[in-house]
Amino acid sequence: MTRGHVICITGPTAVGKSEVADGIAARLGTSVVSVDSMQVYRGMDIGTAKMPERDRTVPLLMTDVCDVTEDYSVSRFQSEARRCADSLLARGEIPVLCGGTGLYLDAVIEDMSFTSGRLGSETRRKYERIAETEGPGVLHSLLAKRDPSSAVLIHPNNVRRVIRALEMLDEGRSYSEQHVSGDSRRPYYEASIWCLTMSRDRLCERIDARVDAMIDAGLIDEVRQLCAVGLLGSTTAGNAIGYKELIPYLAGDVGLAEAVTSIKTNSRRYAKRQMTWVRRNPDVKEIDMDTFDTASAIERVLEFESDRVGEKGASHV
RNA sequence: GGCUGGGUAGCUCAGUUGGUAGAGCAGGGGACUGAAAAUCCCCGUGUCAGGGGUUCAACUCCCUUCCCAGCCA
Repeated sequence: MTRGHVICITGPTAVGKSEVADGIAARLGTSVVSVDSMQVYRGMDIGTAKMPERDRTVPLLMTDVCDVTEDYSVSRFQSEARRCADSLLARGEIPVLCGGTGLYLDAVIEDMSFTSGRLGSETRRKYERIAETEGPGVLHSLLAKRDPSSAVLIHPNNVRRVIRALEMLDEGRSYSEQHVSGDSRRPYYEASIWCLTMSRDRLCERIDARVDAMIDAGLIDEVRQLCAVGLLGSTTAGNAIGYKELIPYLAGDVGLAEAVTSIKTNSRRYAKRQMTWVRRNPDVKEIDMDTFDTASAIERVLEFESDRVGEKGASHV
């Protein structure tokens, strides 16, 4: 029993998701829900390739919902994005989810539940200190003692995840119980997942060109302004590609050419990880953007969806 | 033209007294339920610039050709 049908557009950065999603939503008379861990931050526009308002033909939800000084989370995204999707569904519209943050998409469309997070940052800092002073191995063996089945799933060097597993344990949950691999996915919405793909070479060219375009469009100023209102490299927002490289540039620690090069490199690697994430889901339908353009990709999706959704307000629940 | 260094993985470079080579970066693959644009794991054969010589054996020694820096004319 799911709560309705949603269309998802995902794929690596710079493949052209936003235009396709906007086009589909326009034809269906609905809105786009951004599924992006960095577009949620207010003021992070150029660097996150947030579709500018003047280019949108439909509303883009789940952007600008958080300040850069605050740390967002998957769990918060899950509830807020579902609220957006549900209100569209309640109006008889088909939500079009669009974005490249794999975990965020899964959190919305699959039946996942997160712990309360009530412990706060003090517990986390306590574990971080153990890792720093006594080493990652000590922290991992602490987990192994308390929750062996989770410990075997996590590499000792992956401090961040070891800490998370310990936090979950403190809230009475085991990482290993939540850890559902591959095929045992349980849907929350009935989702058609479309992944836009492209040859690696062409994608890299597009990434490079887009980074240059971002710089031309004023990314440096954008970062400077955000720093003025409290953006720090240590925050989640400050770890976004395009920002984490420019913050040290603005501080005078690295040259511009070097910063720009590493934005490109980090973007390429990010694209690679995004593709790895998508590959493990056997339910995704691919659209090869080497052979499809934006318009034909939109048609392809609409054609496929036509038997379950009608265009322009003729949609049913 | 002469002298001195260099030419080794896509890039920057290691390479011990001769036993056919290994690091970083880049790149590739993968994992991943409250930081996910994060975090973590795995993956290194390449005419050792070309040719010749010495040697059982040459990236290593000798000769030679080409190329690149720097210095002197």
